[in-house]
Amino acid sequence: MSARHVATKARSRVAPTVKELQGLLRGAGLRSTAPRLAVLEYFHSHGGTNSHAEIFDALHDRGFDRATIYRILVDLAEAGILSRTDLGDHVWRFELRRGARGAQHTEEHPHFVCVDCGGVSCLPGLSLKVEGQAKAPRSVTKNKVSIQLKGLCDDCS
Amino acid sequence: MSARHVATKARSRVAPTVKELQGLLRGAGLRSTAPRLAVLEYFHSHGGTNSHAEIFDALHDRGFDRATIYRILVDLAEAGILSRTDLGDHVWRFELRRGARGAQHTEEHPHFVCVDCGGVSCLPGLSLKVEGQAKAPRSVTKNKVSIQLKGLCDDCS
DNA sequence: ACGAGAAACGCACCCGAGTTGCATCTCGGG
DNA sequence: CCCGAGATGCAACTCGGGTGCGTTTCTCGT
Ligand SMILES: [Mn+2]
Ligand SMILES: [Mn+2]
Ligand SMILES: [Zn+2]
Ligand SMILES: [Zn+2]
Repeated sequence: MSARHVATKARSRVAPTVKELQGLLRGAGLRSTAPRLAVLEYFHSHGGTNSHAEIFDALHDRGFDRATIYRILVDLAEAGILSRTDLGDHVWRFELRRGARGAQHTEEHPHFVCVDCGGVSCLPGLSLKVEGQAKAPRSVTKNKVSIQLKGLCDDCS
Repeated sequence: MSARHVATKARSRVAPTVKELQGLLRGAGLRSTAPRLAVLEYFHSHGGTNSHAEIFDALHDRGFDRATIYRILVDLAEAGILSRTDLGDHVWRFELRRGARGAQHTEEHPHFVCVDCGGVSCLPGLSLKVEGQAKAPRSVTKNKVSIQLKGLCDDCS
């Protein structure tokens, strides 16, 4: 979108190096460990909005524990590296927040959940304008709320 | 809102009679049973957006089973008597949909969930206007979506 | 009024996601 | 290289949702 296209060294920018990921962790006051690097690596190479179960599945061959992955996701979210949202499907979903390639959208943005297939789509750039009367909580009128939409996706029309 | 104010027999309209509730059930093809009448009675006298746990607690002295209450809520939702929404708090919430006093809002409307205290407020009359570009699912641009907002309520400011 | 049969109930039990306590291990600063 | 804060692994628990099944009960047709 923005025209600023920095011609990087071409290849090394595609995925962050282990060193870079370690720096990301240490910068957040977190130790660099194997499962943490694996989780970060996954988010950077796959991107998107992932649940704890998805991450755990993708990494289960490495032998990491459920609880470990869980705590890592929470820690990374608390450190601001991941966002942690609960769309209406009873599942926490995590997403890369800032920095590093692989983060499709770095800003907060509304999400859309298909009530049929459960698919999640991100709606950056979509803004919703409040029209109704007052009576709503102040945080609503001040646009300090997160927005979730539910309906049928195009496929499940 | 609409000016049409039918002067009813004054007193009998405050809460629906058992006979009326039975009619509501039978009209939906459902048998009239004690737990069902109790659930309906609860919604009509309390109104609002209630979870399965809340209903079960409120009625537990009557000795009804968890599963019974659960299935009743689902059945009433499928019959269109209740709405069943999953706000982002891992809980199904039910609300009177149409008919009968006690139903504060009969239309679909956005809900607001406080991320701190978990309180839910209904935002009838609040409408949100889509501003962003396309790329969103068709159901979004056609306003065929349910909307949920999350943030801090005035109390938890 | 009554009996048959479908519908609903109660109980037991399973599930998945989230969450925690605790013993053991390991990263990394000194 | 050592030590201790911090992280991991394992087990166990909660909570809400959901289901299978035998028993009870409502409703409808006789
Ligand atoms: Mn997103
Ligand atoms: Mn409402
Ligand atoms: Zn879909
Ligand atoms: Zn609150």
